Amino acid sequence: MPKNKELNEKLKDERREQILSTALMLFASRGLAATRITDISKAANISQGLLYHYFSSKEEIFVKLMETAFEKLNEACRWLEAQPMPPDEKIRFAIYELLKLLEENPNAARYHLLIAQSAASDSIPDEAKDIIRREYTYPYEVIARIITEGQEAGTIKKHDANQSALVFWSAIKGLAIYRAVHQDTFIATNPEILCSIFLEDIKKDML
Amino acid sequence: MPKNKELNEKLKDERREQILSTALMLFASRGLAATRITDISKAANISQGLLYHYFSSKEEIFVKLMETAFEKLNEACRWLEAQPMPPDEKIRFAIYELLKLLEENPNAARYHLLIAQSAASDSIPDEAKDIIRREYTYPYEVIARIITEGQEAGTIKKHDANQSALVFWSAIKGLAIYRAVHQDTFIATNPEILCSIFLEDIKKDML
DNA sequence: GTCTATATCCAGATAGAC
DNA sequence: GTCTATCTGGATATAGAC
Repeated sequence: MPKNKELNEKLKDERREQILSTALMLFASRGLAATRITDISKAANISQGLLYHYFSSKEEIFVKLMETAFEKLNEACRWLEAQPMPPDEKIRFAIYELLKLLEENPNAARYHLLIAQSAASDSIPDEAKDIIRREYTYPYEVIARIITEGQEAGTIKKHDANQSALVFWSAIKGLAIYRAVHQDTFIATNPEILCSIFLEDIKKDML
Repeated sequence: MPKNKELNEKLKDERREQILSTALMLFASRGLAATRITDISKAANISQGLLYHYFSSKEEIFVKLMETAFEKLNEACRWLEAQPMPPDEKIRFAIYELLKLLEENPNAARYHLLIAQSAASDSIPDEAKDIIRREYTYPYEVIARIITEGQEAGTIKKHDANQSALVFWSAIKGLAIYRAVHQDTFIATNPEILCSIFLEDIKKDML
């Protein structure tokens, strides 16, 4: 019966998602190498053997998570760039949304941490390295382009656009890491602090 | 002969330093768990067995490096706070010096990366966790104090001081990580981009 | 002090029963 | 699909020769 098969497929997908989410938490807090396959299976309440019915190795889980991390991030960047907003509003909007996401969604911070860890690490699967090579620079490029536009319009401060984009993502990633680490004692950050790096302050009293 | 003994001690110390520096490079690029003891001994051109004459475990090496990382960072913060400068100059000075250090000294970036990795990781030795608990917040406190002083003097922007300190170190750490990862293609960052987060721009034309 | 060889342990992955 | 038991490999740490 195809009905039953479909249901089974869906259950399998759900189980996969559950494993992935568990693994994300563990990879973010311990790293790939220090996370044992038994840690994942225990945290997901399944036996070690069963895990291999869903994924063929620890590395496969890791690579899948990396793919998802970049899909989400780069899709958001693509979306941002396509919005019909003036460039300075795009920057402000991006900062507000990114900070809100970090505060509200622990997994979002974990994805950033995963990317940061992996980008900094030689000891990840080759496939993950390829993904980083392909996908890593896109967010930097998008922000640099928006900044350049804004500079032409006179609404964004005239620092070098590539350097500004680097500072943009360094600050966001730095905050994401802080947030992932200090889940409990995390202080929400006023987005305007970050905005003031990039935006000309037309209204001084907004601060 | 005490002369010979002294010389031997010095040679031993040098060898220890060499091992530590090698391990720092490897830990920064692969993480603690993924760095094998043989990787360290190979990179330091000694046998695996010999390494155990200098350190009793991989963890001991790691903890020693963590201690050094915080000693350097916190000593610099203590020094900065004690300088007879107005607070806004302290912030500008700190940003210039930190960025210069990151550009010129790969090990400095690696120490930051080590701290960031470790703070984010559950899978480090308990002793290292203790060090982090004791030492981690000090740099944030110093910067927050300086910012508060500057706000009273009217030379530093009036965002929440703790949040500003968090952004300060997030940006620095984010850049340090980027620098440690992209040794080759690293773009030097104009310190004024970061200064503009904190300092009231009295002279608009300085930018 | 330095090396090579070895003991021990533990994690990843597989096999086979239910 | 799910579990338990087992195989295998590799990494840490030690022992012992030089």
